[in-house]
Amino acid sequence: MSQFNSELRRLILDEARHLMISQGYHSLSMRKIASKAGCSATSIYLYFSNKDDLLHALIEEGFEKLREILVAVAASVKDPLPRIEALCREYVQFGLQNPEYYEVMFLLRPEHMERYPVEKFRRARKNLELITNTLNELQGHQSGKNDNSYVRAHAVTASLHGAVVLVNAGRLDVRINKADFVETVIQQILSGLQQLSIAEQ
Amino acid sequence: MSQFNSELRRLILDEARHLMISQGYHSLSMRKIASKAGCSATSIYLYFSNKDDLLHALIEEGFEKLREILVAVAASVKDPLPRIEALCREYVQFGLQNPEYYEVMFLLRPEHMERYPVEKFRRARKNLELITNTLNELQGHQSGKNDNSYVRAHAVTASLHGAVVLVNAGRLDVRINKADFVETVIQQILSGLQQLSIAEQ
DNA sequence: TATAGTTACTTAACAGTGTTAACTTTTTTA
DNA sequence: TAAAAAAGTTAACACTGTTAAGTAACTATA
Repeated sequence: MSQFNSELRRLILDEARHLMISQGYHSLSMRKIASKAGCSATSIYLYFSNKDDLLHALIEEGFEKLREILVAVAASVKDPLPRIEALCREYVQFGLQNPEYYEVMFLLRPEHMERYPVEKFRRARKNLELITNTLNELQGHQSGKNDNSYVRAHAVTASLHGAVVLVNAGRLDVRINKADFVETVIQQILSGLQQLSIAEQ
Repeated sequence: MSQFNSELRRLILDEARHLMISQGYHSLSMRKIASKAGCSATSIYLYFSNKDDLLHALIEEGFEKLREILVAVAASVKDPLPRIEALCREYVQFGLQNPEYYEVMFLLRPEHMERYPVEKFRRARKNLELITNTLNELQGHQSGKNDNSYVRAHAVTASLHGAVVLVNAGRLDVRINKADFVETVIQQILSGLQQLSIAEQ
């Protein structure tokens, strides 16, 4: 295989991202990417072992992008509950503003994931830590019982994820305002957490 | 086109469902279905205008199946809050026990949906009414403000949907017990709603 | 009963997909 | 300058959804 850092490799990745964003993940093909990048379809295989490998590179990009946003927000809000609220809002916003990125990042099924090294998932998981840490702050970080804050963080992101997916898939009733819907989901999450933090005190 | 009720049509649908459940939606092809049904691939086009049309038939089946379950549960639990809890639990259970069905029902993207008549979506939406009605009971069904119970019902299903999707896509951290996770999501939803019902009284 | 017409179904083909093997061109090294 | 390595190509395979054209079988009419 060619050297990892190559001009063509970068070009292929750029064109793949561009095509994915503009035309959608489903109409992304090796030959289209190659055509845009000005090389033959098989040349892509010099830099990516297969199509999934190329997609995984885009997935990592997406998680990196999301992480940058969330880290910045987490740093800018001090109090735990408003911080969670801000994190939720930014998460959903990212999902709605980057639907194609989001789809590749989260909707890819296990059959596409088999060749995806488990180690790479860690980066994806790191985003959750921001929420987990804030949840720990919220419930007074008594060690020992903190295990379930990780589960709860997953539950929070699951709700956010569901909201993003339903809206992006166009499955939300047309009569419902998207912003209202997102707001309701976030408030529902927050009121659940608030009750938790009260109970813990 | 052939008459709507045909033996072969039913056979095609049966084999398509069986293949989808056993092999997964992604490896579902017209030729495979035809082979199982004992006809040529093009014969399918005598009964379904295209692959999407065939999938939509399965989608409707799925929503019918889910609806039957939810209606039965809604009828068996009287008090509104426990009823919502039961509905949530059954919804998630359906999603986890029928992952392939669930994927076809909810994860199909708009490009596959363009040819899907809007009228058919009503059946899908009817499932929400069960939750909407219970939410109205919960907040004392004063008319006028009831509009947002529909949005809230959507928010509830969004959370449930997110939980199902994350688990089915294998994106849940392996260290997290699936049952614990589902329980946490449901409790989070319920505590949010409970606070609501208290505030309304 | 023979013929025409309709219905049900098939084969061949098109344009597209991811991917591999074999071949050629370009670049680097000795 | 010749040999070795790297980079990129073309041709092909097996698959995909879908269409057009052709065939077989059943049905109704003369």
